[in-house]
Amino acid sequence: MNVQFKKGVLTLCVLVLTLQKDRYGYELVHTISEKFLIAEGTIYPLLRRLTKEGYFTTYLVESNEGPPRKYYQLTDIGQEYADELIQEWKEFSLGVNQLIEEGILNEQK
Amino acid sequence: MNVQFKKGVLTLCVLVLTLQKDRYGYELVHTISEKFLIAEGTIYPLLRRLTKEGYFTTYLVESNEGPPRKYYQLTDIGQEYADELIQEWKEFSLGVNQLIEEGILNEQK
DNA sequence: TGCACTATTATACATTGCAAGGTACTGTGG
DNA sequence: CCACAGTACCTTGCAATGTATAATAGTGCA
Repeated sequence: MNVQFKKGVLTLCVLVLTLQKDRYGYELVHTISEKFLIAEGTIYPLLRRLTKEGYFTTYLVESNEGPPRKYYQLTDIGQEYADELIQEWKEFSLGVNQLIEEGILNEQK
Repeated sequence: MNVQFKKGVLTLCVLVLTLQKDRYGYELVHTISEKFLIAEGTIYPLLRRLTKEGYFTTYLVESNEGPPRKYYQLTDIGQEYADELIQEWKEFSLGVNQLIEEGILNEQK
């Protein structure tokens, strides 16, 4: 999958998934990778950045399947940011789809 | 509009628009900007890169509204690349939209 | 003990959109 | 005649972010 498509959209995906419930990094990697492949080296720096910017708080929970999991919980401004990104994504993807439809419909043979 | 969303998608947009007919840079900037704002400093280097990679051939046409226009015409491999990117975009945006729908539907209040 | 799986962290790199700056042509109004 | 707006192109350096790669470490099983 085109690497560049993912730029910026990953932030959206992470925020959207944490709307449902608190998540830990490894879980996010695998859930998102069901839709399109992402690397661990992508998620962890992103989570740290979003936490630093105040969109997440974190807490550790012991796991019996490995080292303790760091859970990420959305803050209020994290929720606002999620809503904002969702709205922007919808407008953006609509615009792109319109261009594609117009492009294909009027395509010269 | 979120800058990061555009990464890679601009290439798609430029290719899609040239499926219809040959275009020149200034025209592409304004046509795409109807959907979401882009800068001239983005388009010209992009066109140059795509041309260098063999997706476009170019020719100049005199204009009575200013300097000559450099038109970009898709090559065969340019068309193939366009089809490929369109397909990838569709799968990608579908995946993102599914995550968003699931995220919002199951959102905790 | 060794291995597979889970889980986190850090560093260096490549790609690409943008701001800011520049050149140059045409037509219009003062 | 000259200033200006609009058209049209180009270049440079910067910022953002996904990735590869690697290191670290806990658990449970053969």
